[in-house]
Amino acid sequence: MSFPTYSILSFSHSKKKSAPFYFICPSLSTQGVHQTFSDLVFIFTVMEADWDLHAVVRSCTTTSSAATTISSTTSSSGFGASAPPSTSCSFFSAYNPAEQGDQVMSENPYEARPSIEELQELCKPFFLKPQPHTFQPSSPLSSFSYSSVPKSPSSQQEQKQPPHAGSASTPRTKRRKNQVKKVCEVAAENLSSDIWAWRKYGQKPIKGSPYPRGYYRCSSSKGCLARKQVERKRSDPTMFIVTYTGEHNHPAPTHKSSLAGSTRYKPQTGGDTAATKPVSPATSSEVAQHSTKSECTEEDLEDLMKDDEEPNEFDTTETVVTDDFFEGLEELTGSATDSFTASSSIDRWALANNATTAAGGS
DNA sequence: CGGATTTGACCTGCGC
DNA sequence: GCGCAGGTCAAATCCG
Repeated sequence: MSFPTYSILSFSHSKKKSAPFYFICPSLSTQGVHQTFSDLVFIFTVMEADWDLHAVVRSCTTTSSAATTISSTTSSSGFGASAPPSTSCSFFSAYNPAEQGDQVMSENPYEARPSIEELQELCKPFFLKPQPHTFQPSSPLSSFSYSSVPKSPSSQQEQKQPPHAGSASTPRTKRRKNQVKKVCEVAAENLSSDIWAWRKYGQKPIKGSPYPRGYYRCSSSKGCLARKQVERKRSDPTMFIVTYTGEHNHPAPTHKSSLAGSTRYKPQTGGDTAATKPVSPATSSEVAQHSTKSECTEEDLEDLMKDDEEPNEFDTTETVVTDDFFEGLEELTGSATDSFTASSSIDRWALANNATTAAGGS
């Protein structure tokens, strides 16, 4: 069957075994075949062997039919490697302030699976200003991202030229309230899965959180307004909350050699960070070099994050998946996750304890 | 030596 | 208006 082009509003995935990715897809509500998005559940499973990400789309109500596999490993969607295990992501804007922070969808879709009504409710803000296929082309996670709420003119202005008291040439980003953010929850081992080169420019302790927040800016291009904030999740220190703000004003680096900088590794010292491993791979190239056991290839990473020149649409196939496949999905997902975890050479706790440094990731 | 990180100071948004 | 918290700057430092 022919699957419509759609935009991902949000998805959620628990790090727990047997928890698939769940996506909400607003544009489906207007698609012919799928009159309502509400009867769709997208189950993404990371294929262990090659980090191939297959998106299996099936109907909740007619589980034995209408199944479509979306293979995106090398497709233009760039979606594959960007959704490793233990990742959840949601996108919101100032219209949804309540969604900020740790409230990134459901922690475990199986345990707290939202009802159809809840899903629809979640999508309301996106329907309010429907731009179902408006992606932010240079967003670091634009494979996932959905610019649900276009920045207000004032917001854009703020981003571009907020006069800074001390320096007219170095505008500060203000208007926190109206700033569009993209929040992702990322496992420690996936923090570096970002093709963009980020440079840390600050770190602040956050009230109520034992973990500091790291501030990063894009180092690929001077004047790039893209920002990234990384902080460890309070409820799960092995997870990190990555917040992207601003837009890249340049194409994504296409080769690792073009990635800016060479973030040095900082040996662990003292405290509970007794690990001596390097923990701060700064660029995806370094990730490729050091995460030797990860099956995620560099190309995957690039495909994953690079979407500037490519349409943000899924390459859809018409592969029909059998029910047996679905029955094995959870097991597959779980094993993939386990495999990843077990094979990872990265000490997750060491990473977690170096939250913002490691989290800068790139 | 160039670039990245650290870290204290400064600035500003926002709630009261 | 005030104070707090968050965000950014920039000098110092580190590292390859």
